[in-house]
Amino acid sequence: MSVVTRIKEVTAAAIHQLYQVELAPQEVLVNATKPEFEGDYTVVLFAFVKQLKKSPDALGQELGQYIVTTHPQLFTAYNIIKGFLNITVADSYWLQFVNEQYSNVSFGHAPQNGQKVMVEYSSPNTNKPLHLGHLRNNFLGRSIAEILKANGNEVVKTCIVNDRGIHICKSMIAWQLFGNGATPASTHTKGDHFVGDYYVKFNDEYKRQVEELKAQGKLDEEAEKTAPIMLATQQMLLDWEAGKPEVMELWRNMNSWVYAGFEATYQRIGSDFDKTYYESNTYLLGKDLIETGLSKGVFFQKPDGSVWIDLTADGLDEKLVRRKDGTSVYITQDIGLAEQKQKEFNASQSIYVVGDEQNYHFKVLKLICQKLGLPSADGIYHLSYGMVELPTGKMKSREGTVVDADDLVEEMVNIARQKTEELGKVKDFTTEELTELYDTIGLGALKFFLLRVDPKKKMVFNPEESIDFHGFTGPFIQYTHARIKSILRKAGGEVAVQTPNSSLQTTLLPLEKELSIHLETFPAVLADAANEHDPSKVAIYVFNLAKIFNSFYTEHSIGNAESQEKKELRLRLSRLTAQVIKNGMHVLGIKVPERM
RNA sequence: GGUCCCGUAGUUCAAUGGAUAGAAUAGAAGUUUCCUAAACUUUAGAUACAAGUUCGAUUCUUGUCGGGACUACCA
Repeated sequence: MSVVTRIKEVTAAAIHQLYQVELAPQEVLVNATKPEFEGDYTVVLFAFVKQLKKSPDALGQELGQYIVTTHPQLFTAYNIIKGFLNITVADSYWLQFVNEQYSNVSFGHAPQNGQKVMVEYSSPNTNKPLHLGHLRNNFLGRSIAEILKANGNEVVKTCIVNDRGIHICKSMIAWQLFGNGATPASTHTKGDHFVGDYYVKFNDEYKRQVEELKAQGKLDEEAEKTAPIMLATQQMLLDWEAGKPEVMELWRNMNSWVYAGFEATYQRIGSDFDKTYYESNTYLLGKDLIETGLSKGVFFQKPDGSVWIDLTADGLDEKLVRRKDGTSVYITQDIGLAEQKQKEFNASQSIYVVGDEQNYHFKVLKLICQKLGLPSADGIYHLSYGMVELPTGKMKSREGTVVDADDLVEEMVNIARQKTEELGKVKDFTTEELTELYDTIGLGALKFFLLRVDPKKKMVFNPEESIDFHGFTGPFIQYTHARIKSILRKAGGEVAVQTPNSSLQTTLLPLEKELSIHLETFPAVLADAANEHDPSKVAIYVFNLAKIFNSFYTEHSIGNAESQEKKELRLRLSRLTAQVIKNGMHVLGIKVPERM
């Protein structure tokens, strides 16, 4: 149990004992004490002042007295400043903590809790290569899955591939028109880029045809609807739905190219899935639920035959769930897929990592599922993340400002190589080791950059100023890890444990203590990140840890400490710091090198 | 028009209603006979505006200004 939890409990108990007022420990506000004051943790008293009819000072005195006298081994001193009760935690507590955990490789991880959670992320379209926005999605999804695992959940990672529909047919038509039988292999192009290029070709040709028709005197709308290439595409969609063999074959072919391309990218960035769904298999799901909903009175039918749900009582609008021609709309298959996932995996929570432009869609989805009484309904959680924008605004394919995922990864790895070569610290590495190191650093920089920001908020990426390797970055943290590992190697590998753990008794110097305090909060940070679905909490935490360690390292000699006892303490602190950095970075999907 | 989100140092990001709003980077000034200087130390710099609630507001409420998303019988 963390010391913060202890303080909350003891405070609640004290208030109960002293004033006969029941208070949940969670209601006690405990902060880290500001550096300029004496103490380690601070209880904010204002919240209780009114209820207990005491002055903050008097209340603080009585609580402080009670806390210190009832737990003399844990809390050694207190002081009150302006309604804040500052408490000093005994050095022995931190020493014991370090001794207990320094060799625990899974420090921070919670035991299995029996809960199963699904995380759906990535969810690409097969007509476009992945871009910067997809990277944020993939890193977030992957990281949330790892954070949930670390908190004891069983996690099923899923991906839904948008592999059918009019947009796919556009690429197919363009390939028929302009491809001349070309393939990714014949053109030495990565499959997803290859197909994406034909999607672009379609749009160019479509635009050209529309202009041509307009020049012939047709109105805008008519020109857009009657452009031959568009008519051909619509026909192809009908053929696809009818299962016309040559269309299906072309579709399978082009999709297989895209999948090969995606797979290469996923391998590179470390995305993987336990189960992949394809819309070509799921787009008819949910139709039966419309009938169910109608008979339950959840849905209603309009005179033209279309089916709707009235969500005005929930502050939303009426929403169509089935067209008048009897075909389903997008949300119908989402409802059906939610039901199918439930049957297949029976998870208690289902997290959808999807951009915030679909906030409304997921609000509606959850409401409909709830009204239908689907068992999966309450577990639906939309992990909504903001767009990645450029300094000039949104990425626009029309203006060629889309930042391609593959290009960006390569660029980051190249920068990593360049900087590493400049520093010249790893000249004895083999070629394989160097390649691995450049990947580790380049991808580490990129992932950290995208994960260090609160997912809910949109963020800005400036391609001009490439991602930094100094300061609040992945490489800074990786460097700190490598540095610690170097110290530990020089100190003789494993930390000597000649003396029994309990005999490590010394007074902690300020930075030793600060490091210990910070390390001790790691499990709480992981739990918080899971509850909030927010990897940035871990990123910020690990960065601060690395920063504290670097100050500690500069201030104190580790291998040549002033006493054997100090040496052992610092080696253990170092080892635990390296482990926490490694575990923290791991849940962000970032590797840490032994040397760099 | 309606619904929702966002405005914090030059820039990119923090801050469960709590102490003097933290970092990073860019700027200025330093640190390497000694464990990795991708580091460390010092310095300067911000809550869009106006009311309100509160002992206390970046945080909650309202309004103004500015930016964005959604609002398809598209997927």
